[in-house]
Amino acid sequence: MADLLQETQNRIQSQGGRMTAQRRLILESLQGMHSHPTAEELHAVVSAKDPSLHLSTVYRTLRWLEQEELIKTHFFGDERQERFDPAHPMEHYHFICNSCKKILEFDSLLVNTIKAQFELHSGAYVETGSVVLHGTCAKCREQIEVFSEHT
Amino acid sequence: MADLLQETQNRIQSQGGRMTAQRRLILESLQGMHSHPTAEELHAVVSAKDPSLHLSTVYRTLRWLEQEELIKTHFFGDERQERFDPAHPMEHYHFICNSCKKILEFDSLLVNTIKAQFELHSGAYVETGSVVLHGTCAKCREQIEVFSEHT
DNA sequence: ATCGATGCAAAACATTTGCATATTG
DNA sequence: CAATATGCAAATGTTTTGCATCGAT
Repeated sequence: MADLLQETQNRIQSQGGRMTAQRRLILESLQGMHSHPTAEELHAVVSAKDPSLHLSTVYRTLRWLEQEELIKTHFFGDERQERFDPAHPMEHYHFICNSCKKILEFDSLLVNTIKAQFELHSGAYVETGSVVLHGTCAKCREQIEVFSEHT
Repeated sequence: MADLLQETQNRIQSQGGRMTAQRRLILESLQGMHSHPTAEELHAVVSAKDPSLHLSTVYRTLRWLEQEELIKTHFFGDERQERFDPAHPMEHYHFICNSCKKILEFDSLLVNTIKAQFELHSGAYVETGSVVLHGTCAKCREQIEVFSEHT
């Protein structure tokens, strides 16, 4: 998505909706975060600029975006909070650091092979695939190393 | 797991716990389902045999099994209910039919390659990986075909 | 002025927990 | 009998919804 705000403008207009200050703020914040926030995390950010903006408005806006396929939602690992992912045009996959909880995105052509192989031996048709890796990110590995050296 | 019930017996004994009728029923049912039930689905099954067995007991038993690593839990797709998976010794992956909601398990050596590639270019250490494919299973594809022929 | 969006409070839903009671070893 | 597990009800945490009001077009 080149510009989530612009694209949203268009869609809202084309279906007789309204661009409000709240929606604008939510969209700008979401785009500015470059991450996969929960509704509450996003709400915390917008609250800083507009303390009266209600959590339920954040949810309603996110659900609208989801249904427009402008964002995607995930449950990662065993977290029970939904995370919202500004939808890139391409399918992509995720790595989550068990230590700092950071979420990294990556791509892999091999997932297509996995899909094809599964289709072949099961007779199913595969539309989408998600891959979530868990482990320790490079930064956290360093810190753990440094920590071990000093003990 | 050769026999979940047997293994559970052993662990309970070794830590001074008690094998109750409720636990036995929950374990037998879980094993008999060959699927990935939610707590409520499992409760519905055990309720048929013991209507007084409470949902909270099902949860408590499942959590205990999880913490003993005898089962695994997942959130699949955008479902907000946790699903419980009698843990096979090996990591394995899932396909979910969008039409009939059936969950199929599969394995793929390629996931190891994906892990290795990600480790290489990110510097992270990858412990576990999950893959969830979504699409239409063979049976549902047939039915859709038949349906189209007749219209 | 109209009708869609918001804030708020309440409902809904999944899961957990405190506690008195029942059951196991 | 002692300690653990259970049933129940109440609490918790997340997301949704009804409704009166506000605000964009």
